[in-house]
Amino acid sequence: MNSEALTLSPVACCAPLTAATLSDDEVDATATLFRALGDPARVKIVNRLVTAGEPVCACEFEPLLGLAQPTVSHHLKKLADAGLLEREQRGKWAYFSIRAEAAEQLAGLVNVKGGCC
Amino acid sequence: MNSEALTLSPVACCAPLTAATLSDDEVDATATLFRALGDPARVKIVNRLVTAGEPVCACEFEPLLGLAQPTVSHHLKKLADAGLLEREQRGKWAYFSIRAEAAEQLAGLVNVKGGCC
DNA sequence: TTGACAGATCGACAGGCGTCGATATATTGA
DNA sequence: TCAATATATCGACGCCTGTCGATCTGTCAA
Repeated sequence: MNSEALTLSPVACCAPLTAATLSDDEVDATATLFRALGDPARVKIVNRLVTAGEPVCACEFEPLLGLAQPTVSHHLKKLADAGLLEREQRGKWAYFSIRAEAAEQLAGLVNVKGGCC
Repeated sequence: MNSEALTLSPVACCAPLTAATLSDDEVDATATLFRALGDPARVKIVNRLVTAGEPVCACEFEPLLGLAQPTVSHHLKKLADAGLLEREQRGKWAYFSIRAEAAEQLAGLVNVKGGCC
């Protein structure tokens, strides 16, 4: 089940930091997911997508981040590969949005206290 | 306030991904915090500390992680610098624990849905 | 004071990653 | 079909980081 989940995305198979036992695969997936969010440009992208609440055109991030187009594409791919983003083609434009499932799992991931939900 | 908070720790001044506006300092602090958790060894350390619920001797991580002593020390420092860990000296041993404040802020950080707490 | 041990720091090395210009691919409109 | 535009991919460069052996620092016991 784990090896199969790994072929999907890190966010789909990472386990909460509070888990009694963590397999090596779960540890790696969790670290990969955090690393995907460990860059200022990608934090800005996620923040923009979350506050937008709807798909955002990729062309919007180039001026927002102040980065060249290939770099923006690189960051979007990193987030998409981690399973955090959904890509949607509209004509010649690419629209990105936060995957609902990813947002939920991310919240559960760091719920260290356990007294929340 | 932000510049002052930055001298403390990333976890003390990072803002939720849902924030309407993020300053550059907040973005950097948030990314730094995620990057601190973006390594398998450090995920294991945090998981061990969370499940332990009490300070854990540094000497315990060397066999747990299968890494050399300087490398373990390096990872512990990374987490401590991010404001996630507390260090306590007991004789010649160093004990580490999760900072309670850090655990709370971490949970709020990724609460993308907003319908939880 | 001295020896032993835990842990931090230093220096070096290799690999990963962010960045960009150049180029390739795909879609639209004329 | 062809030109224009949006995005992805490629190749290269420099920096950051994980890793370790060697060494330094601090603490305890004898």
